Amino acid sequence: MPALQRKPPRLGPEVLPDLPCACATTRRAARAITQLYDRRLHEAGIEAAQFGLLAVLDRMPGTSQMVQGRLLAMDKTTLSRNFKLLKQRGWIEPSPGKDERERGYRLARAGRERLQAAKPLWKAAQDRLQSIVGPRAWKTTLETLRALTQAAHAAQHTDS
Amino acid sequence: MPALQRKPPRLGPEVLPDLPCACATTRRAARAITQLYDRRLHEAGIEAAQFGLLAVLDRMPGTSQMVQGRLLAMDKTTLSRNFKLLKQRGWIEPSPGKDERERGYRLARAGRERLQAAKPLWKAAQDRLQSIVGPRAWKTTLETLRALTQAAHAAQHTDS
DNA sequence: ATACTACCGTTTTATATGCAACTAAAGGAG
DNA sequence: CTCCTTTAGTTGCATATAAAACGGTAGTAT
Repeated sequence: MPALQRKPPRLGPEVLPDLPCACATTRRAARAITQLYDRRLHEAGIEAAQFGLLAVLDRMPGTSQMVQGRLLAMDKTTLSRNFKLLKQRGWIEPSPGKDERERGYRLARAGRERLQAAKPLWKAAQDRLQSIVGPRAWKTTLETLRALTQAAHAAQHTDS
Repeated sequence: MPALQRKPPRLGPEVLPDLPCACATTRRAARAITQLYDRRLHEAGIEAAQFGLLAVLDRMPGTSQMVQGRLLAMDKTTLSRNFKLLKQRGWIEPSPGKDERERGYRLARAGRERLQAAKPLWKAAQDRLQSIVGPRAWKTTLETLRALTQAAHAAQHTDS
Protein backbone atom coordinates (compact mmCIF):
# COMPACT_ATOMS: atom_id res chain seq x y z
CA MET A 1 0.00 0.00 0.00
CA PRO A 2 1.41 3.39 -0.96
CA ALA A 3 2.51 5.47 1.97
CA LEU A 4 0.39 8.41 0.88
CA GLN A 5 -2.81 6.68 1.89
CA ARG A 6 -1.67 5.69 5.33
CA LYS A 7 -3.84 7.87 7.42
CA PRO A 8 -4.99 11.45 7.19
CA PRO A 9 -2.46 13.43 9.29
CA ARG A 10 -5.19 14.57 11.57
CA LEU A 11 -4.82 18.31 11.66
CA GLY A 12 -7.52 19.72 13.87
CA PRO A 13 -8.36 23.38 14.02
CA GLU A 14 -11.71 22.39 15.52
CA VAL A 15 -13.78 25.03 17.28
CA LEU A 16 -12.16 27.41 19.71
CA PRO A 17 -13.88 27.75 23.08
CA ASP A 18 -15.20 31.06 24.30
CA LEU A 19 -12.96 32.41 27.01
CA PRO A 20 -14.75 34.46 29.65
CA CYS A 21 -11.72 36.70 30.11
CA ALA A 22 -11.23 39.61 27.73
CA CYS A 23 -7.52 39.60 28.40
CA ALA A 24 -7.10 35.92 27.61
CA THR A 25 -9.24 36.31 24.51
CA THR A 26 -7.19 39.20 23.20
CA ARG A 27 -3.89 37.52 23.96
CA ARG A 28 -5.01 34.38 22.17
CA ALA A 29 -6.03 36.42 19.14
CA ALA A 30 -2.67 38.17 19.13
CA ARG A 31 -0.85 34.83 19.19
CA ALA A 32 -2.90 33.31 16.40
CA ILE A 33 -2.66 36.34 14.14
CA THR A 34 1.04 36.85 14.81
CA GLN A 35 1.69 33.24 13.82
CA LEU A 36 -0.19 33.78 10.57
CA TYR A 37 1.74 36.93 9.64
CA ASP A 38 5.06 35.51 10.79
CA ARG A 39 4.80 32.54 8.47
CA ARG A 40 4.01 34.71 5.50
CA LEU A 41 6.81 37.15 6.33
CA HIS A 42 9.33 34.41 7.01
CA GLU A 43 10.66 34.28 3.47
CA ALA A 44 11.52 37.98 3.69
CA GLY A 45 13.60 37.34 6.80
CA ILE A 46 11.56 39.49 9.15
CA GLU A 47 8.85 38.94 11.74
CA ALA A 48 5.57 40.70 12.29
CA ALA A 49 6.69 42.65 15.37
CA GLN A 50 9.79 44.10 13.74
CA PHE A 51 7.98 44.69 10.48
CA GLY A 52 5.46 46.76 12.40
CA LEU A 53 8.19 48.84 14.01
CA LEU A 54 9.85 49.53 10.67
CA ALA A 55 6.51 50.57 9.22
CA VAL A 56 5.92 53.01 12.07
CA LEU A 57 9.39 54.50 11.76
CA ASP A 58 8.83 54.87 8.05
CA ARG A 59 5.74 56.97 8.70
CA MET A 60 7.07 59.00 11.62
CA PRO A 61 10.87 59.06 11.64
CA GLY A 62 12.67 60.71 14.50
CA THR A 63 9.79 60.34 16.91
CA SER A 64 10.90 59.93 20.51
CA GLN A 65 10.57 56.48 22.04
CA MET A 66 8.33 57.91 24.74
CA VAL A 67 5.74 59.08 22.22
CA GLN A 68 5.92 55.91 20.16
CA GLY A 69 5.54 53.86 23.29
CA ARG A 70 2.28 55.60 24.10
CA LEU A 71 0.99 55.26 20.55
CA LEU A 72 1.81 51.57 20.50
CA ALA A 73 0.83 50.88 24.12
CA MET A 74 4.31 49.52 24.52
CA ASP A 75 6.57 50.01 27.52
CA LYS A 76 9.55 52.26 26.91
CA THR A 77 11.95 49.52 27.96
CA THR A 78 10.50 47.11 25.41
CA LEU A 79 10.77 49.69 22.69
CA SER A 80 14.34 50.49 23.68
CA ARG A 81 15.40 46.86 23.32
CA ASN A 82 13.54 46.27 20.09
CA PHE A 83 15.12 49.32 18.51
CA LYS A 84 18.50 48.14 19.73
CA LEU A 85 18.07 44.93 17.77
CA LEU A 86 16.94 46.73 14.63
CA LYS A 87 19.94 49.02 14.89
CA GLN A 88 22.34 46.10 15.29
CA ARG A 89 21.04 44.74 12.00
CA GLY A 90 21.57 48.05 10.31
CA TRP A 91 17.88 48.49 9.55
CA ILE A 92 17.56 51.76 11.45
CA GLU A 93 19.92 54.57 12.47
CA PRO A 94 19.82 57.27 15.15
CA SER A 95 18.01 60.45 14.24
CA PRO A 96 19.07 63.57 16.15
CA GLY A 97 16.28 65.01 18.25
CA LYS A 98 16.00 68.59 19.40
CA ASP A 99 16.38 67.35 22.95
CA GLU A 100 19.49 65.64 24.20
CA ARG A 101 17.36 63.23 26.16
CA GLU A 102 15.46 61.88 23.21
CA ARG A 103 16.94 59.07 21.15
CA GLY A 104 14.84 58.78 18.02
CA TYR A 105 15.52 56.60 14.99
CA ARG A 106 14.83 56.61 11.28
CA LEU A 107 15.01 53.91 8.65
CA ALA A 108 18.42 53.12 7.23
CA ARG A 109 18.88 52.02 3.66
CA ALA A 110 18.82 48.32 4.53
CA GLY A 111 15.68 48.88 6.56
CA ARG A 112 13.88 50.55 3.70
CA GLU A 113 14.81 47.69 1.40
CA ARG A 114 13.74 45.07 3.90
CA LEU A 115 10.45 46.84 4.46
CA GLN A 116 9.73 47.08 0.74
CA ALA A 117 10.60 43.42 0.23
CA ALA A 118 8.27 42.36 3.02
CA LYS A 119 5.31 44.53 2.10
CA PRO A 120 3.82 42.19 -0.55
CA LEU A 121 4.01 39.29 1.90
CA TRP A 122 2.37 41.38 4.59
CA LYS A 123 -0.35 42.33 2.13
CA ALA A 124 -0.89 38.67 1.32
CA ALA A 125 -1.38 37.79 4.98
CA GLN A 126 -3.64 40.76 5.53
CA ASP A 127 -5.76 39.98 2.44
CA ARG A 128 -5.98 36.33 3.36
CA LEU A 129 -7.29 37.10 6.82
CA GLN A 130 -9.64 39.74 5.53
CA SER A 131 -11.10 37.40 2.94
CA ILE A 132 -11.98 34.90 5.65
CA VAL A 133 -13.39 37.40 8.09
CA GLY A 134 -15.31 39.14 5.36
CA PRO A 135 -14.87 42.67 4.07
CA ARG A 136 -17.69 44.09 6.16
CA ALA A 137 -16.62 42.71 9.52
CA TRP A 138 -13.02 43.67 8.80
CA LYS A 139 -13.44 47.38 9.31
CA THR A 140 -15.57 46.83 12.37
CA THR A 141 -12.99 44.53 13.88
CA LEU A 142 -10.13 47.00 13.61
CA GLU A 143 -12.26 49.83 15.00
CA THR A 144 -13.40 47.65 17.85
CA LEU A 145 -9.85 46.72 18.73
CA ARG A 146 -8.74 50.32 18.69
CA ALA A 147 -11.63 51.29 20.95
CA LEU A 148 -10.81 48.45 23.32
CA THR A 149 -7.20 49.52 23.45
CA GLN A 150 -8.20 53.10 24.07
CA ALA A 151 -10.51 51.95 26.86
CA ALA A 152 -7.78 49.93 28.54
CA HIS A 153 -5.44 52.87 28.18
CA ALA A 154 -8.01 55.20 29.69
CA ALA A 155 -8.70 52.82 32.57
CA GLN A 156 -5.07 53.07 33.59
CA HIS A 157 -5.24 56.81 33.98
CA THR A 158 -8.55 57.14 35.74
CA ASP A 159 -9.80 56.49 39.24
CA SER A 160 -12.18 53.75 40.29
CA MET B 1 4.35 78.94 46.05
CA PRO B 2 3.20 75.42 47.05
CA ALA B 3 4.82 72.63 45.10
CA LEU B 4 1.44 71.20 44.18
CA GLN B 5 0.80 73.92 41.64
CA ARG B 6 4.08 73.57 39.88
CA LYS B 7 2.96 72.01 36.71
CA PRO B 8 0.41 69.35 35.86
CA PRO B 9 2.33 66.03 35.67
CA ARG B 10 1.35 65.70 32.08
CA LEU B 11 0.10 62.17 31.70
CA GLY B 12 -1.13 61.77 28.19
CA PRO B 13 -3.31 58.94 26.98
CA GLU B 14 -4.24 61.11 23.99
CA VAL B 15 -5.75 59.47 20.92
CA LEU B 16 -4.32 56.27 19.57
CA PRO B 17 -3.65 56.21 15.84
CA ASP B 18 -5.31 53.71 13.56
CA LEU B 19 -2.81 51.09 12.53
CA PRO B 20 -3.40 49.69 9.05
CA CYS B 21 -2.08 46.28 10.09
CA ALA B 22 -4.46 43.86 11.79
CA CYS B 23 -1.57 42.10 13.46
CA ALA B 24 -0.11 45.27 14.92
CA THR B 25 -3.55 46.39 16.05
CA THR B 26 -4.24 43.12 17.83
CA ARG B 27 -0.82 42.99 19.44
CA ARG B 28 -1.22 46.53 20.69
CA ALA B 29 -4.59 45.68 22.16
CA ALA B 30 -3.14 42.63 23.88
CA ARG B 31 -0.38 44.72 25.44
CA ALA B 32 -2.72 47.45 26.68
CA ILE B 33 -5.25 45.04 28.14
CA THR B 34 -2.60 42.82 29.70
CA GLN B 35 -1.13 45.85 31.44
CA LEU B 36 -4.54 46.75 32.83
CA TYR B 37 -5.21 43.28 34.20
CA ASP B 38 -1.67 42.85 35.47
CA ARG B 39 -1.86 45.96 37.62
CA ARG B 40 -5.11 44.86 39.17
CA LEU B 41 -3.87 41.34 39.77
CA HIS B 42 -0.54 42.49 41.15
CA GLU B 43 -1.68 42.61 44.76
CA ALA B 44 -2.63 38.93 44.51
CA GLY B 45 0.87 38.04 43.38
CA ILE B 46 -0.06 36.70 39.98
CA GLU B 47 -0.13 38.00 36.43
CA ALA B 48 -2.78 37.82 33.77
CA ALA B 49 -1.11 35.12 31.70
CA GLN B 50 -0.64 32.71 34.59
CA PHE B 51 -4.04 33.52 36.00
CA GLY B 52 -5.52 32.50 32.67
CA LEU B 53 -3.68 29.21 32.68
CA LEU B 54 -4.83 28.39 36.20
CA ALA B 55 -8.40 29.21 35.21
CA VAL B 56 -8.22 26.87 32.23
CA LEU B 57 -6.74 24.06 34.31
CA ASP B 58 -9.47 24.58 36.86
CA ARG B 59 -12.11 24.00 34.20
CA MET B 60 -10.41 21.16 32.35
CA PRO B 61 -7.87 19.40 34.58
CA GLY B 62 -5.72 16.68 33.13
CA THR B 63 -6.09 17.90 29.56
CA SER B 64 -3.04 17.19 27.42
CA GLN B 65 -0.80 20.12 26.56
CA MET B 66 -1.36 19.43 22.88
CA VAL B 67 -5.10 19.96 23.15
CA GLN B 68 -4.77 23.01 25.37
CA GLY B 69 -2.25 24.47 22.98
CA ARG B 70 -4.77 24.27 20.15
CA LEU B 71 -7.55 25.74 22.26
CA LEU B 72 -5.35 28.63 23.34
CA ALA B 73 -3.57 29.08 19.99
CA MET B 74 -0.37 28.65 21.95
CA ASP B 75 2.70 26.74 20.83
CA LYS B 76 3.29 23.50 22.71
CA THR B 77 6.74 24.64 23.76
CA THR B 78 5.39 27.84 25.29
CA LEU B 79 2.79 25.90 27.19
CA SER B 80 5.38 23.41 28.39
CA ARG B 81 7.55 26.16 29.84
CA ASN B 82 4.69 28.07 31.41
CA PHE B 83 3.41 24.95 33.13
CA LYS B 84 6.92 24.27 34.35
CA LEU B 85 6.94 27.62 36.14
CA LEU B 86 3.52 27.04 37.68
CA LYS B 87 4.66 23.64 38.88
CA GLN B 88 7.81 25.09 40.45
CA ARG B 89 5.60 27.40 42.49
CA GLY B 90 3.48 24.51 43.63
CA TRP B 91 0.36 25.89 42.00
CA ILE B 92 -0.20 22.86 39.79
CA GLU B 93 0.70 19.17 39.95
CA PRO B 94 0.99 16.41 37.36
CA SER B 95 -2.19 14.58 36.52
CA PRO B 96 -1.74 11.03 35.18
CA GLY B 97 -3.04 10.65 31.64
CA LYS B 98 -4.12 7.44 30.01
CA ASP B 99 -1.20 7.81 27.64
CA GLU B 100 2.41 7.66 28.82
CA ARG B 101 3.26 10.47 26.39
CA GLU B 102 0.79 12.97 27.75
CA ARG B 103 1.84 15.15 30.65
CA GLY B 104 -1.32 16.84 31.90
CA TYR B 105 -1.68 18.94 35.04
CA ARG B 106 -4.30 19.85 37.58
CA LEU B 107 -4.52 22.57 40.18
CA ALA B 108 -2.70 21.96 43.44
CA ARG B 109 -4.00 23.29 46.73
CA ALA B 110 -1.88 26.44 46.56
CA GLY B 111 -3.04 27.02 43.01
CA ARG B 112 -6.71 26.82 43.96
CA GLU B 113 -6.15 29.29 46.78
CA ARG B 114 -4.23 31.66 44.57
CA LEU B 115 -6.89 31.48 41.90
CA GLN B 116 -9.67 32.19 44.37
CA ALA B 117 -7.76 35.10 45.87
CA ALA B 118 -7.19 36.63 42.45
CA LYS B 119 -10.71 36.20 41.10
CA PRO B 120 -12.21 39.34 42.66
CA LEU B 121 -9.33 41.41 41.30
CA TRP B 122 -9.78 39.89 37.87
CA LYS B 123 -13.48 40.67 38.07
CA ALA B 124 -12.69 44.26 38.96
CA ALA B 125 -10.45 44.68 35.92
CA GLN B 126 -12.97 43.00 33.68
CA ASP B 127 -15.85 45.13 34.99
CA ARG B 128 -13.82 48.29 34.70
CA LEU B 129 -13.00 47.65 31.06
CA GLN B 130 -16.53 46.58 30.28
CA SER B 131 -17.96 49.72 31.84
CA ILE B 132 -15.83 51.87 29.57
CA VAL B 133 -16.47 49.92 26.41
CA GLY B 134 -20.14 49.72 27.16
CA PRO B 135 -22.21 46.61 27.86
CA ARG B 136 -23.49 46.31 24.32
CA ALA B 137 -20.14 46.50 22.50
CA TRP B 138 -18.61 44.14 25.04
CA LYS B 139 -20.29 40.99 23.80
CA THR B 140 -19.65 41.96 20.20
CA THR B 141 -15.99 42.56 20.90
CA LEU B 142 -15.38 39.14 22.43
CA GLU B 143 -17.25 37.41 19.63
CA THR B 144 -15.32 39.36 17.04
CA LEU B 145 -12.02 38.44 18.61
CA ARG B 146 -12.98 34.79 18.71
CA ALA B 147 -14.00 34.87 15.05
CA LEU B 148 -10.77 36.62 14.12
CA THR B 149 -8.74 34.01 15.98
CA GLN B 150 -10.67 31.24 14.32
CA ALA B 151 -10.06 32.85 10.94
CA ALA B 152 -6.32 33.12 11.54
CA HIS B 153 -6.31 29.53 12.72
CA ALA B 154 -8.19 28.44 9.64
CA ALA B 155 -5.90 30.39 7.34
CA GLN B 156 -2.96 28.35 8.61
CA HIS B 157 -4.54 25.07 7.62
CA THR B 158 -5.88 26.01 4.20
CA ASP B 159 -4.36 26.57 0.79
CA SER B 160 -4.13 29.89 -1.05
C1' DA C 1 23.33 79.99 40.72
C1' DT C 2 21.24 76.17 43.21
C1' DA C 3 18.03 72.88 44.13
C1' DC C 4 14.02 70.42 43.14
C1' DT C 5 11.22 68.19 39.82
C1' DA C 6 9.84 66.27 35.61
C1' DC C 7 11.39 63.75 31.72
C1' DC C 8 13.88 60.24 28.58
C1' DG C 9 16.34 56.36 27.87
C1' DT C 10 18.99 52.14 29.45
C1' DT C 11 20.09 48.13 32.39
C1' DT C 12 18.60 44.42 35.50
C1' DT C 13 15.65 40.70 36.28
C1' DA C 14 11.89 37.84 35.05
C1' DT C 15 8.27 36.01 32.22
C1' DA C 16 6.05 35.02 27.44
C1' DT C 17 6.44 33.38 22.81
C1' DG C 18 7.72 30.26 18.99
C1' DC C 19 10.83 27.62 15.53
C1' DA C 20 14.07 23.76 14.92
C1' DA C 21 15.71 19.77 16.60
C1' DC C 22 15.51 16.21 19.85
C1' DT C 23 13.73 12.04 22.90
C1' DA C 24 10.24 9.01 24.02
C1' DA C 25 5.91 6.57 23.53
C1' DA C 26 2.12 4.62 20.70
C1' DG C 27 0.23 2.74 16.37
C1' DG C 28 0.23 0.47 11.99
C1' DA C 29 2.26 -2.30 7.94
C1' DG C 30 4.79 -6.20 6.63
C1' DC D 1 8.10 -9.13 16.10
C1' DT D 2 10.47 -5.39 13.41
C1' DC D 3 10.41 -1.12 10.89
C1' DC D 4 8.34 3.12 10.01
C1' DT D 5 5.25 6.81 11.04
C1' DT D 6 2.76 9.62 13.97
C1' DT D 7 2.16 11.87 18.19
C1' DA D 8 3.53 14.31 22.88
C1' DG D 9 6.58 16.72 25.28
C1' DT D 10 11.23 18.95 26.15
C1' DT D 11 15.52 21.64 25.17
C1' DG D 12 18.43 25.21 22.64
C1' DC D 13 18.19 29.51 20.63
C1' DA D 14 16.24 33.95 19.81
C1' DT D 15 12.91 37.61 20.31
C1' DA D 16 8.96 40.21 22.91
C1' DT D 17 7.26 42.12 27.09
C1' DA D 18 7.34 44.95 31.32
C1' DA D 19 8.28 46.48 36.39
C1' DA D 20 12.10 48.43 39.19
C1' DA D 21 16.09 50.89 39.64
C1' DC D 22 19.47 53.89 37.68
C1' DG D 23 21.94 57.95 35.28
C1' DG D 24 21.55 61.79 32.46
C1' DT D 25 19.11 65.98 30.66
C1' DA D 26 15.90 69.87 30.81
C1' DG D 27 12.83 73.05 33.10
C1' DT D 28 11.54 75.94 36.99
C1' DA D 29 11.11 78.09 41.52
C1' DT D 30 13.73 80.61 44.82
